[in-house]
Amino acid sequence: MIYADIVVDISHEKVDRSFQYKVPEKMEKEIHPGMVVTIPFGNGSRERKGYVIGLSDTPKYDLHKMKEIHSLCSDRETTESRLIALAAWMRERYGSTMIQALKTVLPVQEKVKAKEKRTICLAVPRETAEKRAGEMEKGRCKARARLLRALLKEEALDYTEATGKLGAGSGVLNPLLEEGLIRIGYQEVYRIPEDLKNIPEEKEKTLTEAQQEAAEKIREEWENASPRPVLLFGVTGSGKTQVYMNLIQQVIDQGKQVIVLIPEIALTYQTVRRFYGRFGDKVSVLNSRLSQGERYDQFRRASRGEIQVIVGPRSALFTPFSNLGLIIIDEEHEQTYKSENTPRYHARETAVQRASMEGARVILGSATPSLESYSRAQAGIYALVTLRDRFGKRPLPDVSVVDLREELKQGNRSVLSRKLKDSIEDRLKKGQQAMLFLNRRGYAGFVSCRSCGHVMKCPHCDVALSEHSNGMLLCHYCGYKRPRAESCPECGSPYIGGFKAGTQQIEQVLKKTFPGVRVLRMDYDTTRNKGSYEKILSAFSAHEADILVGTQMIVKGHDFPKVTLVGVVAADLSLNASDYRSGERTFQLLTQAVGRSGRGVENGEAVIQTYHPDHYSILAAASQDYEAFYRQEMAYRALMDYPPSSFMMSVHASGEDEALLDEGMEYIGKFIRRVYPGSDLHIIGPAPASVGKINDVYRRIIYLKHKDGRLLAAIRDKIEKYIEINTGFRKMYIQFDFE
DNA sequence: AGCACGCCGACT
DNA sequence: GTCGGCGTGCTC
Repeated sequence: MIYADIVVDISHEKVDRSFQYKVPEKMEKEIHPGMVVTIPFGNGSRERKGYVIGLSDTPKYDLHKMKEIHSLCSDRETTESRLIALAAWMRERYGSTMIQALKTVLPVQEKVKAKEKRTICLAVPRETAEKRAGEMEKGRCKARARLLRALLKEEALDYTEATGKLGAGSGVLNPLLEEGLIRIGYQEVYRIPEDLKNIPEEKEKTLTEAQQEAAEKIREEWENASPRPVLLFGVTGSGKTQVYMNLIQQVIDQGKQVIVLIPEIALTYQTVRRFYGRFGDKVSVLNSRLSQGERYDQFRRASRGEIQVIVGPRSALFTPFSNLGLIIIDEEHEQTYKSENTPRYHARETAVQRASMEGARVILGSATPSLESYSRAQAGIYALVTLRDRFGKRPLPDVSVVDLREELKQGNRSVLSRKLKDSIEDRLKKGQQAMLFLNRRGYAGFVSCRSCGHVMKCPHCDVALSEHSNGMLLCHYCGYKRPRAESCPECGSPYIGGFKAGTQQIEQVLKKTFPGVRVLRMDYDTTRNKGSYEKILSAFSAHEADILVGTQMIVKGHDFPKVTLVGVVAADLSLNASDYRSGERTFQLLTQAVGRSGRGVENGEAVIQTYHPDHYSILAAASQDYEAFYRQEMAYRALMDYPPSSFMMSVHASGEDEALLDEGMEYIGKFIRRVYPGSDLHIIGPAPASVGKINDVYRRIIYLKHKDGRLLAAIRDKIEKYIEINTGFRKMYIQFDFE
């Protein structure tokens, strides 16, 4: 007789532990840790799902009370028990229930439904259909006849298209089906684009001397008994990917597998193509458009050993490879590596953990490393490998910083400074391309009164409403809508309007300033449709436009050799965001943006417009000096006890009763002081969260800062117990997050 | 989470 | 007397 330790699929602290069940004899051979099972649970022995986290042959509970497993849900795939250990670590580190951690780590296969497309086709010879259509046209069955005619022309019609365009509802289809004139076919649709199959094989490129040297240094680190994670610090355009490819090849040659994490936004066709081209069917690429089932399919292929390399976003970290050799995190500084769902894990940190548990290596790559990683490299916890030169020793672009306050003083109220305008004009004359980068989406930002400064806000969410081109003011959180104000509700002044800094508005200014200029715009609105992202980039690449205007997404990936000018319209937009990372983010964005310029034969130029020309983030980005930025930013973090200088944990609380919420947070604040009176613990708040109210749910936040992360985790555990005991906290939702 | 047990108020 | 409120406690 064997017994299984099972975590029940209920996300609640009270049942957040394992329960032991008897394993029926017929399941003994099949059962495996990581499997999903159904079990009777609770007083009524209701059927529930659960995860097997371990097996043993000794009962630790009264055998008479122990129940039996009902059934096994997953197939006999062996999902690694090591991943369960990783989930246990995540639960501890990020504070979640075991079941939530398990669910992020072990994707359950849902009923894998191959994506199907319904089609309508003729079920009878053409002549018969022709004849019946003619008869129907004479009668009252116009719609049926129309459908038949369409079928005679097209052979097979898409179901949704037919019901939509031809108005062929069930009233039309059913009689035809009954008569046996048509039939409905099912066609499987594959998500992987056809053209991926015919990608020409990319031959192994020889590395440049610098790349070779970097790869060699990484190999040296790997020679050590316990290799450290490697931070590969390579300036934009230094060819980090080539180094990755080289090392991936080495690892798979040793019969091990590789996980490559890439920010979702950089998972473009070009990236995918590069990996397919190099590693062929050994590689699988995940993206977030893949459904649960499709992702599961890829994971299953991985655990079967059908693929050796997986490329994907954050969640690809949990690919169940049996002999993991290497995890690469490209653009490791990206915010997208931090999960927004519980457990709020950071992929970088979790990757290092998984690697150490499974004896794999880690490479973190970036042109603008996160302060966390760089400080670790400085401390010798990570090995630092640097790629200093751009590929082919291309010089970095000339950068000028334009003071927008000065522009205003000179009477220039346009979004284009004179310098930027002149530079664009020059590129147009020379037949070169330019990119204008704006850290904002939509037509315009907030609406404010020029006389009294009143900002139009959402009555439910406490955020500024944004003006859309149809004249409506919209809340991006709850969707609240109202018509634009004709006059200020506060002071009655008619001078109320949008802060014009949207991509659309810049596009219009460009067209007005440079008649005949060809502008492409890329932002959230223009890339919503599938494939439009690639379409815009390839159009620009083919020089079908002179200027590309866009948000963050234009600064990632893609080489445009003809781009010799990059303009940052308003660097302040990211600089003034209200969190301690805004300086770092601004530096990263500007560095990436500037690095887009001059990647071809011609030397590049960049123009940064700002109201804060003296800010170190902007100056350091302008001179492409990471070290200078790092020193200043670290000094600031140390002064303010922000990470990575200290650890920071936030306590988020939300609830509908504002007074109760405030009272509860007040109590939590006092409770923290009571359990840890030391003055080395900084408590900030309670205060309203950056968005104080969403959908009439109020949000409050307390920040805790301390040099020791374990102390914060201990405080978290104590708070969890405290709120569990005190019934007054039942009407609010409390979450913890490590910054 | 869900369900049973249990101890107090307005109903046939 | 009883039906039903939800406070408390347990789940292999």
